[in-house]
Amino acid sequence: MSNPDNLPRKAPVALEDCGAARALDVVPDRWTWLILRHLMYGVGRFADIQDDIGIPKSVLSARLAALVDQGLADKQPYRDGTARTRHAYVLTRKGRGLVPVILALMHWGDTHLKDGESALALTDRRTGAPLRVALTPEDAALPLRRLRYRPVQGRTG
Amino acid sequence: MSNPDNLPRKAPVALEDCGAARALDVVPDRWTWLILRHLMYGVGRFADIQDDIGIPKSVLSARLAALVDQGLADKQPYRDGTARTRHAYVLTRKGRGLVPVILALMHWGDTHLKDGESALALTDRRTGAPLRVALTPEDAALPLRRLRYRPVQGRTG
DNA sequence: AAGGCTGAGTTCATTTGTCAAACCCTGATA
DNA sequence: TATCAGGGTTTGACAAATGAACTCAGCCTT
Repeated sequence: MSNPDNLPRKAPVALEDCGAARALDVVPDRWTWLILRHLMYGVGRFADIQDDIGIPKSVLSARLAALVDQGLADKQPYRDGTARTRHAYVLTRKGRGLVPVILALMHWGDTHLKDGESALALTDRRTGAPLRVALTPEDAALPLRRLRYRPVQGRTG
Repeated sequence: MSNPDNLPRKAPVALEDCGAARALDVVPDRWTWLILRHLMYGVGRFADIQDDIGIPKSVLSARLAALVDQGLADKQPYRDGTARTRHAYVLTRKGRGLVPVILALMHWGDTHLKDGESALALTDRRTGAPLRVALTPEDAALPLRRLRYRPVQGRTG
């Protein structure tokens, strides 16, 4: 984005004015991102998240509380069959807004840390066309509700 | 992405196969993201980064070494005017690949943590059209070299 | 040649956060 | 009434972050 000579000495946007910098106060660490990834898939039960990502219970508890606190997730009661009432964490609208960030990160990881193939296919729910999160003209941006994802079979690593 | 009943109990993609999860091993924390943000703007000198984001020198040193180690940044010598040879950290291609992630995060922060106005305007270098990082059909995705950014005046918070 | 300045670190003591295991609480069921 | 399981909280050992002090090398001045 710049050659080594004639280097800018400071960022064009100060940290206080930068949405990315502010977002990092809300989602500062690896665990929080991994939790959000699970919530994105609708996996919202405490034990399910804990088992899958291997986070200590105390940390998961703190992170979930922070997410609820900041309005990214809600703690909702639900009933599974005949059992008693349980609770699940569900993304709010604000939390769902981070889905493109996670998908952009996934695309980068698939491209640069794997073989370039994603384990998740993204398509347009309406047209079936393949989708990505990428730089695009504003008027070509699609709303999240158009997104359908499907795991790709047989790809491992 | 799912209603509370009939919850999925696990993510459709295992962590080992997920590009996002792998990416988080490379960029696990707030400091690393803030450093990448500066490198994105071409701010690559140790002291400039340190002063601007308020990171302890020991941590900055370790993070920059990790970024170089993982091939996201290079340490390049350069000369500024009559002074002696210095070094600056510059994103590699792999590192530049994270720019859309940072821009997506910025968009989310601008929308949900500020007043919805960005402090940075993104336009198409060729057509001048406003750009965003968003969900889009694959064939509407633009390469990064089409991106031009310009700080927006007078907006503070 | 001696001394000083500066950018870019390293070292170190202290505080803070993470981890895993053990414990607790609540509501449904036997 | 006792028991059981999910969903936590508490605990104490351990690792990482912090900020101040220190180091080091190269250029600049004298």
